[in-house]
Amino acid sequence: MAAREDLVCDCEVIHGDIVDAVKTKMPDDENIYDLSDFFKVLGDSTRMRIIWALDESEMCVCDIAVLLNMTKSAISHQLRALREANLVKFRREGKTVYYSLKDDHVRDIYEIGMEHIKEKYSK
Amino acid sequence: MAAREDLVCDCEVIHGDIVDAVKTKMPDDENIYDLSDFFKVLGDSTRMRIIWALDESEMCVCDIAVLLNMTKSAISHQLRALREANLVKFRREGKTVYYSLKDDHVRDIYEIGMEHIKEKYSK
DNA sequence: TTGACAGTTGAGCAGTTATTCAACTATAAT
DNA sequence: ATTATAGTTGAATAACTGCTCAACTGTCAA
Repeated sequence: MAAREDLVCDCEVIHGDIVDAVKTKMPDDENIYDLSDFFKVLGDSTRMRIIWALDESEMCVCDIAVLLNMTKSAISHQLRALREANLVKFRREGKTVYYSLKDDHVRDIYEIGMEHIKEKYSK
Repeated sequence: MAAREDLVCDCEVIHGDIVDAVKTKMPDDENIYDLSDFFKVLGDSTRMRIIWALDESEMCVCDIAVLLNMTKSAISHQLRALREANLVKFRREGKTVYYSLKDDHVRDIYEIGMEHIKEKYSK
């Protein structure tokens, strides 16, 4: 529990009952961090383009680099982020490494995202 | 069409047929940017905590500041981002401004996000 | 073994972003 | 009018992040 002096907040609570009620229902910080980290991975246009590409077809690093006109290194760095977020899987075949989407969650999520964006414009 | 010299990519295409096929199906850059910008808004733990809070109850800026132990200013800045992304709405009542979630897309999205994260840990 | 190519990695740089700070507006009460 | 409180805003700073560059690993072929 934070002591009065540790408080950063620069104002008094207005609706104490609501704040208390919400406080008991808030998820752990760890869950919040994990969730926002997950969305952070989707919040970059390069990674989003890679995801769209892999949704169409399994591809190797060079092919993705050519498709997006970027260096292998840049793509590899972003694929690493996607790997660590559990969004893509890969298999090696000789010198070539093929990447593909891990599951359908991504598809589901960007479909909802698209819906949201379209609605935004229609208003 | 980019001239050969403008190419940034540092490698030769390996599977030309796949690259060509995927290229025709890729969405416009604008769509990609909008979508990744949308997820970028969710990709911050402070904004995510605000969203969780507002999912429980409509709240004013001061209450959110107290709940998260942050300044009104910091909260207000983040609420602006959420407003611009069309994720929250607000109403004024005297001196107080009450914020709430705009629609169910957010709820849907973080439910899928949560599902993804849980699955990640169970493996 | 040597060379070539696919891919990865770490350090560094440049651009971005979250928070702070101070000044501001808006509404209400005295 | 004056004062107080809720909230907003812009500039500045500190931390973060995406790309580049150069060096590296892994696999294959001669």
